[in-house]
Amino acid sequence: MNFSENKSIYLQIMDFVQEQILLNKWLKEEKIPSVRDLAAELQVNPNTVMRAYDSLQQEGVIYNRRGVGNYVSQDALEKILSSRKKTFLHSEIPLFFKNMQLLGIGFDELDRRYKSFIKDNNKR
Amino acid sequence: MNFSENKSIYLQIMDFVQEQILLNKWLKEEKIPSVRDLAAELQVNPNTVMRAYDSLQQEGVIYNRRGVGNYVSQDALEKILSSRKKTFLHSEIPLFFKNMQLLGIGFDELDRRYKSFIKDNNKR
Amino acid sequence: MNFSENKSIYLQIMDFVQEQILLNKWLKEEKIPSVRDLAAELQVNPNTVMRAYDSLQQEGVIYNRRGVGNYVSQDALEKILSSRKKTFLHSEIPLFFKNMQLLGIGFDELDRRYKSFIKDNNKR
Amino acid sequence: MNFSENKSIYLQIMDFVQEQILLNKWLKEEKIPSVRDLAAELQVNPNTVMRAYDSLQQEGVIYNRRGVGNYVSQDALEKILSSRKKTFLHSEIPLFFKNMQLLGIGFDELDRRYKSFIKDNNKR
DNA sequence: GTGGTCTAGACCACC
DNA sequence: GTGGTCTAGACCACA
Repeated sequence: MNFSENKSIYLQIMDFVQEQILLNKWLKEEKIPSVRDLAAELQVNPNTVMRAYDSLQQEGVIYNRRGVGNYVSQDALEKILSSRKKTFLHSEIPLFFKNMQLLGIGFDELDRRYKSFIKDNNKR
Repeated sequence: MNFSENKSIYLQIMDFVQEQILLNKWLKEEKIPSVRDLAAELQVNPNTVMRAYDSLQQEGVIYNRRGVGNYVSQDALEKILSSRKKTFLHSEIPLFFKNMQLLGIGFDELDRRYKSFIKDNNKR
Repeated sequence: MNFSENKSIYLQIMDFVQEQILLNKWLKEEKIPSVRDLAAELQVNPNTVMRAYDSLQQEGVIYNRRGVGNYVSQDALEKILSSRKKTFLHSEIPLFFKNMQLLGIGFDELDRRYKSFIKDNNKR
Repeated sequence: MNFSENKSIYLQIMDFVQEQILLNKWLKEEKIPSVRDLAAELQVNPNTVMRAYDSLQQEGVIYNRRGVGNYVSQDALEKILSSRKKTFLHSEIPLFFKNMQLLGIGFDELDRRYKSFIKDNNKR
């Protein structure tokens, strides 16, 4: 995994975990990699993974069985989706539209780009 | 002005200045507020405004007449437009589409929201 | 049995065993459940029950007949009572009173709550 | 400050901060010691203080002015009181009464001890 | 084996 | 000066 430089690593690890869940790679009630394992895999200090897991626990996305490991919560998917949807609809979309206006990009162009985005996706 | 918590203040001030120019509120070769004035207006440490102005100077958006003040560059508008358009088209749009997919938001919904966004804008 | 999250499980199992004895559910010289049985009942790793039994043996509350099982000690009740009373009177009560003060809870309110606690208990 | 061994240091630091606020030693909207300063004073690693401040921020007891320092929230006192009161009334008191019963301690004895506790307090 | 805590020390962005 | 992040490495309690 390659980390972006603008965002702190532990936040990117949180995103990574959430994406595994969103993409159904890690299912609910399933054990997720141990702190040490994920740290080794991502070539990162265990503390950093720990911090990501910590925050995810507070959000209720994962939970801990003591001495055993971390598990995906029953309602992890809903929690992630609802919180992401909220910020997307109420913050990102309005900002996005505002930028379109500022930059003089019309909705027709967006339409064009969306179609080609979909086409590219299907090719893969 | 309300500052977002995620983004550093000086970057938000840069955005603010650029927007004034994009919206033709500050015209080329016009004097912009002094560091102190803007700091007072935004209730921010003057150093922070200073840093924003510094970065804008490096981008060639504004220039400084020593002992006189800061001015909007001749080609400020083009510079801002071209750089913003670049990141918008090549980074923000693809990420935006990816998020739409992850969150299960269709293009029709985007269409709806865009129309209502435009309507709201015209009311003001 | 529901385990609290703050306290380690083996300590809670120790409390559980001691309570059975205090409540005269498990009598002196009586055989107590095997490690495996209790582990199954509490849905816990046998090692964890083992550890609790170990500590209880060191406290002299239970003793082990090799190959046979664990038994409540002759003087288990007295031991538990005296040790618990000691920490209760000298640690818990002062802390409790200090918290009452900090939180602005008067002794009259405690009185009220005690009476309703007793009433609830008798109903059962 | 002497740290207890049973509880993790950062939790004890959180308690310490909350107590300063409860006792009106640190007032709302007032700056609290910097991470480094408190770490030096308590003879603890800055990271440990940081962790305590982090959690307090999430609880809304303190907030951060970027590059300036941490401040006591407007409603810090209410937040601390309400959360502590809640656990005290709903968890600690019932447990306390249960222990009284188990140990055969009557309410009259509690009364006696409370009176002497109050007297001791006034002497100081 | 698991997570949790702590230290020491470094570097960074920001105000 | 402030907080924030990260590493390396250690030790511990728990299952």
